[in-house]
Amino acid sequence: MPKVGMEPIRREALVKATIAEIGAQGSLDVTVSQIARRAGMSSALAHHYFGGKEQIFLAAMRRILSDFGAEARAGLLMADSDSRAAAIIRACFSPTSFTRETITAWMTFYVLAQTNTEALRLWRIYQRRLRSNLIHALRALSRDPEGVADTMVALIDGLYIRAALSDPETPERATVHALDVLAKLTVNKK
Amino acid sequence: MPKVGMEPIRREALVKATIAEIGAQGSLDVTVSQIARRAGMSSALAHHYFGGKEQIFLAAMRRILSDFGAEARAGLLMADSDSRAAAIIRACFSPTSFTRETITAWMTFYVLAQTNTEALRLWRIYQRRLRSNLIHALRALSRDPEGVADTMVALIDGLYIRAALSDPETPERATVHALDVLAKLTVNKK
DNA sequence: GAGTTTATTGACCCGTCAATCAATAACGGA
DNA sequence: TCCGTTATTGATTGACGGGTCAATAAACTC
Repeated sequence: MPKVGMEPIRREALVKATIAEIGAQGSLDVTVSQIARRAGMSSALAHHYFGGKEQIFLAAMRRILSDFGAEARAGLLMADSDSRAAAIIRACFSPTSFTRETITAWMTFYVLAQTNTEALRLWRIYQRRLRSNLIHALRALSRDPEGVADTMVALIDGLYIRAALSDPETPERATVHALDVLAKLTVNKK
Repeated sequence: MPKVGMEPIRREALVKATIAEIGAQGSLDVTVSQIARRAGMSSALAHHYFGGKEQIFLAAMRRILSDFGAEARAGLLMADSDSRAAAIIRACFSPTSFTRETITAWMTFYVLAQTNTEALRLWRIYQRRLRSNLIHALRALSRDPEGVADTMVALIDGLYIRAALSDPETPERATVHALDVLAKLTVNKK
């Protein structure tokens, strides 16, 4: 079996399996064995390529963050200067970023970031970038871009939590409305 | 040593110790032994009174929720009809509810609620009550009380997360500003 | 004071899981 | 074809933590 050049394939499979398993199980109590099994390999191999459980998690987190970054950049490309903020927000709730799996993974990462300094670092970088992008996009629209941006990022986090815990039947109402508010926030203060 | 009537004292001590330990350690990876040690007893005794780890957690969660409920009710007592919404929000961020420990505990409970149905039930009850209180308080102030209330509860959750993860040096700015926004949301639509 | 109930603990069992290791097997070059 | 590298796993280890239990002792009852 052993073909050469497996490393990137295995790493990719493990990262995907991690996110999927977290989503399927709904907690960060996923074992390396579960992840490895879902990725079609033994747990020993997972350790071989990543070194340890935390590093598998961090790789998955980086993946989620970079996926989101790509999504946001793509959205910004086709947005005129007045709709840049809306484009960023739309990226946060796009079908690719706003998945059950991704949301659950975010939750676990919030928790991980409370103890793991590397996870915390990543989260802060992401937050800073999101914030500064929003501020930039809001300069022309708002008198207080910083303040509005701060509120927006907080509201986005809150909507993610709601999505994770509200039952799937009625997830839309609050989110949709809040997005409405977000949109109005961009113009609100002229 | 064994005096009679220890049960309520022990339970109380364990609930307090649970919240404190979660706060101190910053995750839900607290062992029953740690909690028990902090509460000044053996882990066997903790099991004796609560039956299991999850039930200790749930008891702590109920405590946090009921403390908040008391705080909110107290605030509502001395509020005229126009400041009821503001009073509720103030309760969410009052020094007694908005503690490092409490915030961390909230985070762990969010996660617990993804797997434990009882925890989820409690969270939903709390959310429903908070929401309906806000709607009631907003009827006179807003044209769309439901929508505004939904946004508020989401924003509150988001601010809790930020507080848990932002470094303690600069926690205020975003929170303070968002509270400002919350206040304005109450009047915004007249 | 005998017997029951409550309080309390140290020691122990058992399951789980991250991490390691030795062993096997294919591939690539020399 | 031999050797080093890469791939891969089953078995094992070692730690940890939840939960149980038997044993001790004080307090309460009659």
